[in-house]
Amino acid sequence: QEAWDKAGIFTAKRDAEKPKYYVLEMFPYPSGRLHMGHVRNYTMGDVIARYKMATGHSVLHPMGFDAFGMPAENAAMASGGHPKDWTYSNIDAMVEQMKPLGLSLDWSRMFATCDPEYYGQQQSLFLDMLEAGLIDRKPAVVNWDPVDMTVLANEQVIDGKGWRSGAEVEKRELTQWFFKISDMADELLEALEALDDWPAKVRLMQENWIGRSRGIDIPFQRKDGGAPILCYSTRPDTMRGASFIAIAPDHPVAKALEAERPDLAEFIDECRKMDTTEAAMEKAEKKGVDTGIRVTHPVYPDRDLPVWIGNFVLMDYGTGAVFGCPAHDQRDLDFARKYDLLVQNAFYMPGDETEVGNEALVPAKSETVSYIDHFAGVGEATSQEGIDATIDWFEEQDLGKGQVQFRLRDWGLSRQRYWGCPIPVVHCETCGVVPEKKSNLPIELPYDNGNEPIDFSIPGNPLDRHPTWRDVPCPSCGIPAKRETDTMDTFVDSSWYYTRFTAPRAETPTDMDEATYWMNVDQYIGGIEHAILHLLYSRFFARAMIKTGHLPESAAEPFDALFTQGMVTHAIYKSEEGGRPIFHYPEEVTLKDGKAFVGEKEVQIVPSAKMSKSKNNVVDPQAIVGQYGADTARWFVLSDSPPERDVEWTASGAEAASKHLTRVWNLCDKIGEMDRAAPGQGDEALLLEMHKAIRDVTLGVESFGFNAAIAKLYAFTATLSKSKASYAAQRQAIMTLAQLMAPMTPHLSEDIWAHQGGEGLVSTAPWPVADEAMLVEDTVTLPIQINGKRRDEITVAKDMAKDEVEKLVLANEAVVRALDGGQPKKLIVVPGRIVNVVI
RNA sequence: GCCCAAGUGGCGGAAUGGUAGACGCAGCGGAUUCAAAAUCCGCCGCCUUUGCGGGCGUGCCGGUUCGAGUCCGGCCUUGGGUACCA
Repeated sequence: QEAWDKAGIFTAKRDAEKPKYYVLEMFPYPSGRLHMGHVRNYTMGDVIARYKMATGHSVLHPMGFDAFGMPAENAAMASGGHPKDWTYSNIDAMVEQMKPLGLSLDWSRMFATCDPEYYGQQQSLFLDMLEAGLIDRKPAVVNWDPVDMTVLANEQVIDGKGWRSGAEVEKRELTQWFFKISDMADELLEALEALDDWPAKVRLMQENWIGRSRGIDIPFQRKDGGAPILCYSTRPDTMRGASFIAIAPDHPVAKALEAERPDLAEFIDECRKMDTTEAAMEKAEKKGVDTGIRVTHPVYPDRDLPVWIGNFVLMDYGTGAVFGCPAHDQRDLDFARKYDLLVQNAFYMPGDETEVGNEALVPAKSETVSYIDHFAGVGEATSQEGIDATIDWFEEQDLGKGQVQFRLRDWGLSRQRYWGCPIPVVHCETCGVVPEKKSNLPIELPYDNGNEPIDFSIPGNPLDRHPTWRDVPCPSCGIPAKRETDTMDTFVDSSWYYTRFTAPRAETPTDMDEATYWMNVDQYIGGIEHAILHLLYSRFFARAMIKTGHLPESAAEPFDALFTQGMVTHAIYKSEEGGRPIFHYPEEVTLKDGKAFVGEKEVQIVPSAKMSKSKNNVVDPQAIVGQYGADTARWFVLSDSPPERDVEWTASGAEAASKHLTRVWNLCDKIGEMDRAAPGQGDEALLLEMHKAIRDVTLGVESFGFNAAIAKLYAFTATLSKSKASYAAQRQAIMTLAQLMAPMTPHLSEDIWAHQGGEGLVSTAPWPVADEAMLVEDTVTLPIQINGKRRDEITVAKDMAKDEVEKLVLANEAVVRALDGGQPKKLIVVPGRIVNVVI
């Protein structure tokens, strides 16, 4: 990974003999702003740091070190130091290596988010958000992992999820801190629409994740006189078919029964032990227990419905209680069949009054159905019309209240772990939960455990068992109190770092002037795996920071443009030792007949997966850099595949890239030696091709289509090498070629530029602009299709009249042969594009 | 399970609804050479045909269209997310 970061991103190693040096790989971006060279990212968080160059242009730089929790923790643990020391020593080393080259940078704008100073500002921000009512504290069931994940990272324990096996994960109900992101659900949803430079798929994923739905809260009266049970439903039009109520295992009604009903208590306990991930919940068998409670059907008062506890009902969503309509919901139907509950249709498809069997009738909401009993005043209507009519009718009858619900839940930020930003509050016996004083920030993590180093192999949170760290006076009344031992989710760190980068040494979380000057991020690049959580949390944080006065209103959407890149993958080589998996580096492995060996021992080949330090399936681009230089490595990697796609790493082809760059250099030499005065031929044709290349490459680079842009550069190089044009035209062509190649091969480009006597540097020269007037051609080649299949082509004047084109087409040999004396049924001429003869 | 993508030659991949396979890799043939390296030129989806040509072809099935890799409906497979991996 380090090699990738250095070699691919900002180290340039022209020659193995020379010392390494760092080059900021910038080029004048076609749209006028400076932009860093692209590189594919395979880790979770290359930091995008912004800094101000002497030019005043805004620059994005994918930094090479991990900013977020785990990797930084790992690195710090491995080096034995505190994250702060680890981070700054790396930066200092980079700066040192730049000095001999006369390069300097304002590195103060870069830092790792795990340093105490950053955490101090994050704590300050937390307190402001707490005061602004953006934070909540409420009970929640969490996965309590007795083994600190930092230990697991070093043990390399792997299962499907990567880190949890071997640990006995318990469910515990704890009082947890939450960001009230659900209060902003509507705003976060609506603002998506304006994010034009975000991929449509990411916007759609966020839209579905927020999950706005319009439904209704319906109180069901209990026969025993207890408080009514409120159910939320998005399908009240199916009320006629309601046959039971299902409540969540943590629903107050269920909890109230727990003491007196051991059978219920047992079931509830079982539910608590269930895996609570969404995937597991949905796939798990749907189970329930009858509470014995009965409620009255609000529309048909003579019908009683049983109240069940269901393991599939979530307390977090809606009211934690639903009514089940088996006829029109497959899950409810399976449940009803299992426990022998009533199945009754609420509607039929028009003209087909078949009762539901074992397959629920769930037509699209746009389909017309026929409601039984003219329910809620509708007969034949679409389901959507039925839903709307039912909500209105229920409200009129005072049977329920229309509600908009969101799927989005509040963001639980508490973690019972050591590494992370401590939550700056104190628990006092008299005052309760008290915010820490800002003057006491940062609350730093303890470096040691009294006189001993912190031992992560003991289960539980080291902060909890630390002998002294927790003991503090209450910030309010001063009596001895206890510090909060939960730390913040590392997603908090990554939700606002881009704003902190605008003023990393400010004594407040941000500096308004700087934030106003720098925000927003012009182009954000990251993996698609961040499509929902990280990007949604960041959008929430930007809004929260506006509310607390840390960002200007204009920064509500922090990332103007987003590009989601693919991952570099590689096969994993795995063997076992004493039941524990061992992962081998690709360079340790020899491949023979499709089998992998380490030494004499055969090892398992696990199909390609995202490169990851814990699985050792990382490759070292330094080999290519060492052998061919950084330009070749960059050219090869960029030409290989489009950046949004995952790619299996392979070095084959690097040699060809190197040969091509050599050809370009030789071509430059050859042109330099040309007779300046000799007349040439085909100057105009060469310049036309040059302008086409400018147009195509610019388009490619601007749209992240680097591989297609490079294909055009190959073609233009071939054209130039065959050209017999004059020196002046060829010189212009090779200099333009150098400029167009500069994003991929900055060093070769500068060499060519200098060799041809170009002024200044390629990197400071303005990006070439295609001459549109020149690109307009007089003739056009039209493919001739017969019944949609290409059979021939004709070249005609660009503005030739349609009927003249028709005449030419009908006289065409292939068309005459196909017609065989007959007449075409239809003749379609799309001017300037294509001709299709329908026979 | 649900949400979002992706699927095109031996391989990486090109194609605003308009000539499918650009460009590159690998492979094959040739030039040059005593020979090789290097370099250069040509061929290169499958089937059929001496050739001209013809048929098929973008994961599968169906549809819209003069025309579909591209749009629509239904599947299959792979990947990402699924809220405590970050």
